[in-house]
Amino acid sequence: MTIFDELKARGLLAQLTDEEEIKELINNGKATFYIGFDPTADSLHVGHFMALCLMKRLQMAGNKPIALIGGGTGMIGDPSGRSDMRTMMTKETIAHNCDCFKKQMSRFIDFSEGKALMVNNADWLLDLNYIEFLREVGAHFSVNRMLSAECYKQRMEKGLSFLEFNYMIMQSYDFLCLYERYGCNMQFGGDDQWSNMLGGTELIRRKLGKDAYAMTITLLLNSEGKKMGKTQKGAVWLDPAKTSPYEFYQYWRNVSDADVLKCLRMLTFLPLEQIDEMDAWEGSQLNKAKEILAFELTQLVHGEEEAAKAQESARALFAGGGSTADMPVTELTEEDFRDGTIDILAVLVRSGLNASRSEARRAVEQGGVSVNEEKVTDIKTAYAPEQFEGEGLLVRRGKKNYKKVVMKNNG
RNA sequence: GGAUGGAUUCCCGAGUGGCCAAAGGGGACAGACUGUAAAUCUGCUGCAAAUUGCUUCGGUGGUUCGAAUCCACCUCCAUCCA
Repeated sequence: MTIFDELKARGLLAQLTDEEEIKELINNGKATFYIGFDPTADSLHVGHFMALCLMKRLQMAGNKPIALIGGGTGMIGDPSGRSDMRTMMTKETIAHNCDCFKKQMSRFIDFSEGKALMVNNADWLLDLNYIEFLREVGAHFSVNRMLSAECYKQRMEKGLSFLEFNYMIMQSYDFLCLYERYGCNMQFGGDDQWSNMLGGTELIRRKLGKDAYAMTITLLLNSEGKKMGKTQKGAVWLDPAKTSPYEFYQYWRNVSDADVLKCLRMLTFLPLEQIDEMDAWEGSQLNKAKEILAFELTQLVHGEEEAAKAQESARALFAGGGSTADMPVTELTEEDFRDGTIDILAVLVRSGLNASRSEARRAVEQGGVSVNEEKVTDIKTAYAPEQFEGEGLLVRRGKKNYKKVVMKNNG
């Protein structure tokens, strides 16, 4: 099976400028392609993960990836798919975020011996001369055309600043620069980037008379049509300090039935035949598939050891048995014990299971809290320091939120 | 620059002097049912030393016994005119 066919079978491909050409290029390892990443946070998240996987797949097929960090475009902000203007970031923040991205990407992509590149578009965007740029690049863009792009249409209703309007031009210019500097002949991106990417291929054709190609990846949506990788608390991050391996594992463990197979196909590196077998699974058997999905992804992002730990903890909590050794832990100190004890509400807040005492109170009153699998019914329940010694107490809020609470070891 | 309309809790959106911590919906959270899924039903949704107190309706000041609500100024957004 060729790489192109595999990508297609996994449902990763959305739109392509020229299917035959692209097929030819990537199947024969002749593509030098780039994917852009906007440094809007100090960690990559699940939304970027698919792009990283794609880079990896294509790299394994002999193509050369370029990871483009949007240090320059990040100062503008992509208006695509956004209903409001993004808050502007300082240069320092952007630089910091770029650094963090680099570190995380190195885990997935092999940057050794020039097998892949990482560049920052700040290198060529920041020193641009306005007039010169307008003459060289601006002249090739038609405002009428740009406005007809879907992403701008929506923003015409809500208002669109000139700054953001320029994003497409910047991104197109990126492509041009990469083409000239590194022979980059292809751009990949999320499906929401389509119009921006077309801008680039067109600019290259007009400026250089050369062909370049663009291809978008299907956006990973859940069965309700929302982007995956978002929780109420925000994105699911790849940085273990922001989203622990356990939480990461749980996120995938909890996807709905309708989405499991799609996620397995699009995100994991499991052979398609194996996934097709799972397709026949039904009912509670799908739970197995979810476990596989969660394990595979956690392994990819955090390594095998962390994945095993997360799985072990999850099994211990939900299926009984197993070890609780690697569960998320909160350590208490003596200061937490006013009057020599700590009440259940304080424990809940301290462990981060509830945001406030009011919230904790509600949880207890509604019968949603248990300690060591025994339901707590009285909000005045209090605990002495000794009870947290050794293994500590297993505190649970709701069905899926667990924290082990122990005494901090002095010395 | 001018005219008009607007800003309410996580989101949408009612409220136009006390009965307002603020209707209704969505979301989130908890309970029941389950398979750590979905659907459904119920509860709940500012904070706290909790039958009470405190802070909140874009910002700052003012009127009033009392302001989300009235007045002044300011900020931001939308639409129309230049």
